[in-house]
Order: sequence, then structure tokens, then C-alpha cells
Amino acid sequence: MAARYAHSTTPGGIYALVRDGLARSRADLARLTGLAPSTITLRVEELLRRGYLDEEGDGVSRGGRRPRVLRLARDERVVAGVDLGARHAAIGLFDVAGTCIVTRRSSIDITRPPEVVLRSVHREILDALAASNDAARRLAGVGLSLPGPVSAPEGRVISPSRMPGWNGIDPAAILSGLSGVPVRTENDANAMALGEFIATGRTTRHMIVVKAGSSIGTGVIVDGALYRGARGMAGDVSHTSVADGPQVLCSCGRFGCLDAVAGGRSIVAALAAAGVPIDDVAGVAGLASDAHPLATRLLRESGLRTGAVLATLVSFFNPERLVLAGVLSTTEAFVAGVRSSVYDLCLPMSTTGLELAESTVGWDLGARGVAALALEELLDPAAVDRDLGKSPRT
Amino acid sequence: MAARYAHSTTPGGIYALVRDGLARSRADLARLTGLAPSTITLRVEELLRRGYLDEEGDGVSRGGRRPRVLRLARDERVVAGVDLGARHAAIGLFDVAGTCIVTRRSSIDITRPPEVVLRSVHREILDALAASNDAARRLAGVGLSLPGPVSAPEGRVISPSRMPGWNGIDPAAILSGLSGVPVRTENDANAMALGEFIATGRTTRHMIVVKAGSSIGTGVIVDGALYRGARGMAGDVSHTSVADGPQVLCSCGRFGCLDAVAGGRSIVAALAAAGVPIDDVAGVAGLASDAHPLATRLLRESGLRTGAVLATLVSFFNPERLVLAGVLSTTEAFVAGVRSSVYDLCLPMSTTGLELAESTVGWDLGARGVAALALEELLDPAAVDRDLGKSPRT
DNA sequence: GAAGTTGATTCGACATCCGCACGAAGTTCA
DNA sequence: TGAACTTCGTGCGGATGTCGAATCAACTTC
Repeated sequence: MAARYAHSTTPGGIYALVRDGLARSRADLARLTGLAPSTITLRVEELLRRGYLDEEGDGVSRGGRRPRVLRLARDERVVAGVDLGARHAAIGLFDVAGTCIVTRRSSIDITRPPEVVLRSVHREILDALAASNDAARRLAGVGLSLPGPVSAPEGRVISPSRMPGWNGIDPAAILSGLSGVPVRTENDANAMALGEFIATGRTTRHMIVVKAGSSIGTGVIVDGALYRGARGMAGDVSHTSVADGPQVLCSCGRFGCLDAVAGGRSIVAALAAAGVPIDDVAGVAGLASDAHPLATRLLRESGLRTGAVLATLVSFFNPERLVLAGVLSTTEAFVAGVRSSVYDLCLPMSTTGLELAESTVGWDLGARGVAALALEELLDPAAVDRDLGKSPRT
Repeated sequence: MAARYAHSTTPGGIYALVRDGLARSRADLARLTGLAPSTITLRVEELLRRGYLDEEGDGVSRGGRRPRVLRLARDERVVAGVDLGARHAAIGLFDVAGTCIVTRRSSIDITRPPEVVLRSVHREILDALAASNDAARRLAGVGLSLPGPVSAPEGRVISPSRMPGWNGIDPAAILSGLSGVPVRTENDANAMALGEFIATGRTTRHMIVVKAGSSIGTGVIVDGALYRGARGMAGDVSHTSVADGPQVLCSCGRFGCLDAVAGGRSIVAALAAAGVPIDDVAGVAGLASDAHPLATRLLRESGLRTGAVLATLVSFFNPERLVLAGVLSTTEAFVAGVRSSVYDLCLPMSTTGLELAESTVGWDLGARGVAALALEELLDPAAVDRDLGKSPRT
């Protein structure tokens, strides 16, 4: 968070502090930026005059005069966060203040051509917008989360194992062409990490968020910002070998990859082989909640194996939080398995002070995260600086 | 590097740019900071007047007027970088410009009590200083690198497997008490990562440096700065389980840890068991350079196993460079093993653009890195800002 | 030797930000 | 029900810092 708001003394920086909910009054801003109250007054006045900020009325007193609460100026702009899974899409609409207007789920088939999938996504967005009972609202940006590697900074899909026909595609360009608004593409685990980071008040410095669903991936927060690595591939552990795991053939051609021995898809397959045919990963969780013995055992094993890889990552990365998200982590068995492995395989020095928790946000975690990404672009502090004719400070 | 020099428009920032060799002239500073040349003139003038900087004469022309080369003001202050291994200490003395005055190695026994070891280290530093033929020089700071986990920000040694009697110790306090100067403690792999980062011009954004010696550890550079994690434990992979490794009992009580199946100590033990008694890890490298079959095979296996863990880290962290350092990585067999594993186990998307190289710096890599840490404290940009009466900018 | 480049300085104009005093609007406690 | 204290926000003068343009300086190229 320190890193993220290093430039917070510019008008755009002040704007961002309000946008992200870190400051709600002029006094907050003065504290956070270190600027003199008088300076803040001038800056805020300008932002109010230009229509970037709004006053909401008085807040609660902290023992003295009540602060005058600031918020982003309400306007008609709306961003969509779209989290595409293998078979479902989660779509959320948010106003510029980041408040959720509506979320919905719909069925898709990610194996269909990008144009087809994205056209249907676009229709869903427009439909949700129309259903929101405010004709003035208009779409101003989209964040798109995909279940596969996305290169940075280009935003292209790179060799996705579960999305045939998407390799090398730039989905942002397609969806932007359909919708006429800027689109930001991100990997699903990264989107969830960002969503979790925001949901917990942007306070965690170093965090790993695990997306345990059909496949298993991680998103990484370093120093209060999403970490993408050199090419945007950071966090992709689905083809990591699991120590002591069974030598199952993986789609990548190797044996014993995490995805192949612990991913939700592998559990579905194992259940099917045992004569328990279910539709998808959600079905596994359903079975587990009914105390289905085999499903529970498979989930626990999946957790143990996932935990084995996470243990390595925890040792290496020494995060302060490790968050479990995704369908599998809604089951007690999986979570218990992860806990067991991590605490067994990590040295105490790595796990003391480590908070290992399940995400409290539900199925729209990724949509929220990727919407924040779109908002970030829409409400660009640098653009505010430009508008106010200030050169961005170092 | 962007992150490190985000505050570079303050006097201290300008000082740091010169200190770290990124700027050698006023024109360089103007380019790097974005400040107007006139502003740079004023700032530099102040720094010259205050005795922080010096002019060295003219540099080489780039097609126009020759730049007037700036450097840190020469003074009598010297910092020591001390890299303690299990049996040897590497000591380097550096002037404030970071120029190496002298390096030397000496024998130590890290299993002896901290006070004893550090007293001998202190004597060595004073001895080296006395031998440097400049009576005016005086010690002003020490960086201390240790072969075990060091907590951050406290700088205490945490459950080191090879340093009995050091647990919970604050070596900086002891050595500071002996020498009367500030001491900074750091883990050895972190020190090497910093040394490598500096030796390659501070240009790499995301990097993993592997210290492969008696034991195996990593140091991590994120966004151009040493990454320590939540508690300073980042990079410690010595007790990570190796996929498909032999189930050797490790000092931590588990089986198949990286240290136990690939660390130099394990190779020495394996050679001894086979009737090839050698002194230490350096002996293994010696044997390998004489094409000793067993030593070579063991080194290659060690490389393969180390590479297996590194493959996971590369997938997770997506660095732009992976650097091999330490005694083992001076052998072709070990390096070949690492390369083989990494390229076998990583997806191409993680290794395209990955530079996998051996460090070009020798045995004093860690000493250089940790000396830079001491210099950083000694030549604190914030102190310069304070001295010049400027408030540090955001 | 003229033209073009690069490096560095001078100086006036301008914008910014702070310090401080002050006003506004609360809470706490006798 | 005040008095004292706290927190929040504003107005104004002045110190400070930064920039821009012009200029000088010194070298390379042709």
C-alpha cells in the first residue's frame, strides 16, 4: 500500500485515495499524504469544481468537529467485471465508486471460439445493464478474467490448456470492438487476488491467493500490488510437479502436475471412473457437503497435494496471508488437506505469523477484482493530473 | 529500479543516483530525474558545497561537450562486507564510492559461539584495514552475511540448522558493540542476490539468485529491490520437498528436503560414504574439475534436484533472470543439471525470455552485496535530505 | 572552419506548498 | 450548562523550489 500510493500528493493521487476508500475526508487526506491541511483544501476544492469528487455530507465525529465526507462524483458510468470459467461466467456491474450494482451468473462454453463467447458475454452485460433500472447508465469499461495464462503487458492468451482456439488471441481487442469501451484482460487467479486484496481493505502487503477450481492457480500480491512477473505468467503453478504425488499423465505431456493430481477436473474424472458421474466441480463440493466418502477423500487428497506445492511457495515467498478461494476451498476436506500439508511441510519460521484463511468473498470474487482493474483504467489518476494540468510527480 | 528510485528528485535521491553509479554527470541526473538541467545545477552545487559530492574531472564526449563527472566525495570512511560461511569468511573493504579496497578470506568455525566468531571477524576487519596502507581510513559500517535465516526487520538469527548457539542472537548488536559502528545483518543468499543485482547494473527487475553451496538457498529481487517477505524468511527453500527425490532424512526431521538431497554437504557425505573423503564443498568442485566420475554424477543429480525446485519457483515467480551462484554452480555438471530440470519441468511460456546464467562474480559476491547494504545505511539519502533541510518528498 | 551535439549555467517568472492563525463544530467532564 | 479540549477545515502571506529560454562551453563531424 505504501508502494501503491507513493505518488499520492498529486491531484490524481488524492483522487485515487478517495476512489480506493482509503480516505473519506480532507483530514484523512492530510494524514495520508503528509500535505498541509490548507493544501488539501485547495486540491479538493479543485477536484470538486472539476466534477471528480463530491461531498456526501458529514461523517461521524472522532471527538471533534465532524469530517465532511468525500466520495467520487456520481456519474452514469458503469464498469463490468466478467469472470469466465470453463462453463460459467460471473458478471458484475459496478459504478465508479466501486459499489456493486448487480451480479449474475450465466452459462457459457469456453471451448467455443473467442468471438462467439465474447459476443454472448457482451449481450449478457448489456442485458444486465438494461435490467438495472437506470436508463442513464452506460458502460464505460470492462475487466475480463480468463481461465488461462494472459501475457503482460500485451494481454494475449498464451497456450491455454482448456481454451482451444484462444491461443495468441487478444480478447480485449475483440470485446472492445463489440462494446466500444476499453477492456482489460487478466488471468483468473490474478483477478481473484486483486479482489481479495480489495475486499480486505488493501492492507495486506504480501499475499498468495489460491484459486482452486477445475484447475489450480495462484495470484500474488507483492507490496500491495498485483505481481505479474516478467511476462505476466507469475502464479501459474498448475503444471508444477507435486512431491510424492501419483504419476498421472497431464495435458501438458508430463506426469504428476498439480492440475492433473489435484485439480477439480481430476476429481470429477476420478468420481466418474468410480461410477459417480457428476457434471462439474460444483458437483464435487455438493457431494462433499452431503458427506460422500469418496468425494471427501478425493478432496482431502487434492488439498494435501495442493498444500504440498503451497508449502514450497510459502517457504519461498514468506507471505503474510495465504488465502484459499475457488469452489474446492468451499469444502472442509480440501481446506483441511491444505492446512495439514502446509503446516507439516513448512518450517515454523515460515508459518509463524502466516494467516491461512479462506476467502470470505463468494463466487463473484474474480469479477470484483477484474472490475477494479477496469475502474483503475477508467479513473486513471494520471488522467486527472493531466486534466488539472499538473505534471505527475515522481 | 523504477521502484527504488521513485524518490529521486530529492537531494538525497540525487545523491543515491550518484552513489549507485546510475548517474555520472549533471546531464545524466537531468535525464534520470526528469528535472530541468537548471534545477540539477542548483542541487548538485549544494551537494558539492556540503561535501557530499565531488567532481572528478571531465568524462568522455558523446558527440558534444564533455560531461563533468560526479562522484561521491572521497573521505576516510570505509565499510566492510563480511560473508560468513560454515568454515570460511569472505571479507571485503569498500570506500564510500563502493570501490573495493581489498578482499580476503579467512578460516572460521561457525559452530563456535557468536561472540567468539564475531570477535575474530572484527580482528580480521581491523587487520585488513591496517594492511590497506592508509592510516586515515576508519571503519564506518559493517554488513554481515550469515548462512542461516535472519529475521526482518529485527535482524535476529532464527533457528539456523548449522549454527548451534546462534538461535535468537542479534549478531549486529554484538559486532556493533565490538566495533562501535552500525552493523546490518542479512541472510547469505539475500546478500548474494543484492551483490548480483548491483554487479549487473541494478537493471534487472525480477530475479532469483541461487546460492548453491553447503546448503541451498535463494535470494529474490522484486521490482529492483531485495524482497524479504513478511518476516525476512523469503527465499528459504532449503527444506522444500523435492519431487521424485530420494527420501533422505534431513536435519529438520523430514525426508527428502532439498538440502538433504542436493546440498553440498550431502554430496560430501555421499563421497565419504563411497570412500572418497574430502574436506568440504570446494573439494567436490575440485574433484569435478578433474573429471571425477562419482563427484560429477553427484553434482549432476544435485543440479537436477535443485532445478526441480527452481522450476516450481520459476513458474510461480516468472523472473526475467535466474542466476546460479555458490561453489556448486562453478561446476559444469551442477549447472547442466539445473538447466536440464528447469527447461524440462517449466512450461515454455515461463522460460521464454528467461535468462538462466551463472553469476560472473566470484567468491566475494555475498560480501559485496552485504557491503552495499552497509553503505546504504551509511549513505542514507534521507539523512542527506535532513541535512539539507528538505522534507523528503513522497 | 562551419554546423550540429551535448553539457552546464544564469536569471527571471511562476506555481506550489507550508506555517500559522483562526473559525467551525463536535465531545468530555465537572 | 458551560469550560476545556479535540478534531476538522479555511484564508493568507511568504519562503521555496522548479521551470523555461537564452546563453555559454566544449567537443565531433564533415
